Amino acid sequence: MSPTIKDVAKRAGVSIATVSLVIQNHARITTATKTKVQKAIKELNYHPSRSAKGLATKTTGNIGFILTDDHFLQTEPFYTKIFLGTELGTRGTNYYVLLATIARDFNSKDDLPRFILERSVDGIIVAGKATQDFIERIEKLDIPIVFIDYYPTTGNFFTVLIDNTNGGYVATKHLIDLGHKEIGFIGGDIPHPSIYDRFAGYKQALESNGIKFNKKNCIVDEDDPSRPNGYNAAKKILTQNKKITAIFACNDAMAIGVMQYCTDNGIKIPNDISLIGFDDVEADILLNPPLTTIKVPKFELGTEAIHLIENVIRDKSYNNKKKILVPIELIIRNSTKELK
Amino acid sequence: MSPTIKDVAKRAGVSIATVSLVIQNHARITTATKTKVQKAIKELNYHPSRSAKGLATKTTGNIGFILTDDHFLQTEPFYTKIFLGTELGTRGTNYYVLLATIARDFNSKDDLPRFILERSVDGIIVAGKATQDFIERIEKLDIPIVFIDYYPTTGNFFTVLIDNTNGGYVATKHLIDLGHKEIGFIGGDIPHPSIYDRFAGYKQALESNGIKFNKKNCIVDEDDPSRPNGYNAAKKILTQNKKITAIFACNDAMAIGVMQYCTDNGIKIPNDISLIGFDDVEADILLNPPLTTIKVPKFELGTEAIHLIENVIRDKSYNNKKKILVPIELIIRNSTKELK
DNA sequence: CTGAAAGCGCTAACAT
DNA sequence: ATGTTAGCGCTTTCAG
Repeated sequence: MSPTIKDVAKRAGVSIATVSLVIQNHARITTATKTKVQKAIKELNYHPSRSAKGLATKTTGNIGFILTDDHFLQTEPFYTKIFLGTELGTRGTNYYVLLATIARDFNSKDDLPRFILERSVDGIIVAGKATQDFIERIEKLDIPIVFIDYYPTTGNFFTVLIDNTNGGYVATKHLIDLGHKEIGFIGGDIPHPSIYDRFAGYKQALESNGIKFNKKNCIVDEDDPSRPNGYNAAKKILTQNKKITAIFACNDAMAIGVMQYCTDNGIKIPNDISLIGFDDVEADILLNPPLTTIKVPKFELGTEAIHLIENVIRDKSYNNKKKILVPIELIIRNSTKELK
Repeated sequence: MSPTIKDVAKRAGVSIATVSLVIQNHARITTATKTKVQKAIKELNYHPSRSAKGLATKTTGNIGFILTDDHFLQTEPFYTKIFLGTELGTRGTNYYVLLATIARDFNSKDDLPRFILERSVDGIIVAGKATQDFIERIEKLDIPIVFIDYYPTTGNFFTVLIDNTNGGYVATKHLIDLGHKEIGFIGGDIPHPSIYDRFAGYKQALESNGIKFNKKNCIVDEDDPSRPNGYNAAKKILTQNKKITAIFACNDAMAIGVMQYCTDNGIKIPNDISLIGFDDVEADILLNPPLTTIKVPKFELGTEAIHLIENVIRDKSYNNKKKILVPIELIIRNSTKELK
């Protein structure tokens, strides 16, 4: 058995209350007794039990991380990287993060993740899109919540977001700077705020550079920003407007699909078509050619979410920075090229 | 405040002990009182508190998953996939898994992960290589331990392992079946049991097919099975024996390095050299050409580890299957080709 | 500044 | 078959 607070109290010749106080670094403790107790702690190699502390303080030291099933399993490890980022974020804190998945179509018949029901988390991070039903259920739970890369359309939540609008702008601007004018946009799940904002950035860049927005250059009816949908979208867009010389795909998965379509059809990237993606997924660098893209710092999204939720847990009325915008970065590789 | 066991006891008109018993589905409870209590539970939407249960039973419902820093951060998401596999494995159980990383060179000055010190896990899974120092420290902890993809050289531990020897055999046999005779092997961190076994499989396949093992066809002095080391090894091996027509790289990371070396030097895969890797990493399919490899079911390694540790936690004297061998599978893509 | 003691919500003997 | 009760290891008033 590992030593308990009693053991160190006995050894230090004080009461357990005192021990508890020095552990919490409480003010009114003489340096003398403090050192005495700390000595005993060290000698016994004592570490307080989390369960006991938890029961006494109604606090668990855990943060729940919730992901929908499809995001958990998707090929590009986007959200799982964000999850790993939270691990990074907890270093130096006293938190651990518990991972749970919910159904993509979570509804009123579904149970909430067990860690919520059993009160084994002090806060919840929701990464990516979740159903309205789910959000409403956790909302009334009186537990801190932080969203990552998604925000419910109604309400004022704590969120950490990618700077998508700017990203869309920068991506498109890069293409424009290369001399392109007929620039296609390929999007999937366009109602998703992240995709929507990237599209908005695309339009802004066009507009502020004197290029007229052309609906025929946009494929936005794919339901999901996935590789196969990128493939389909490429087919559509390149058939419907032969003059396109560059494509901005709303994410790398779709960009990879575009690339596959191009190789299948003898279209050379970047000679015939310049292609830029979004996300900066691992695979990009292995592609042929390596994909120019907008890098989103996935780890950072996770660490920021942890910092934010820590603040909210510490101070229930925290109201400082409800929205955190994580900056993006243009990564130029070989899939984009000056228009000759 | 969420309801406690007292609330449901009161509502059901029984004692809290009774409530506790029906929750645990204890035998000697009349169906009558059982339904009565269950009704109250439902009406109150009661869920037992994990902390309280934990304190009373010295049990936490958590399993610790430990990874070295370098494995956590490496480009190929191999071990992190195994971690995700554990999440899959916990579905339907009452466990959550806590992720923690330790230093690659963990030594006596380092602290154990906090979840061990604070006793907030019921068992520990160690994925990948860890220092002897670390292993010795956790060994004397009297807590169930399961290793994944690594086993300490001394001692009889619970482990879930890839069938590496067979994998090495199958990979090499594939090359032999294609008509190759001068088959190179490229390895890194050869003392690692997994790599060592793959190498052993390579030798076995050669031997049982009447091909003499040739030390000159093997590069096994790289310290790490990484992309850059694969690149270097390719350079060495292809310089030192010009007759090589096929290469078995001990993992996909090294195979990718080999591929990069080949493209840099005008060597065509699979026309000049057939190449097979090991692991079946996401990127393989995007490579040019797509990489033939040995698939290791990473999720399954995780789920198996959870099942195993569950058994050990449930029955401290569990002794049934100490080693679980997860089968591999040959995935033929386009980087290997019949020798003309 | 420190100690005594109640209590957090549950489990598990032990009684009944 | 069910109830009583003593903990589990810690925090936190409240006294001293």
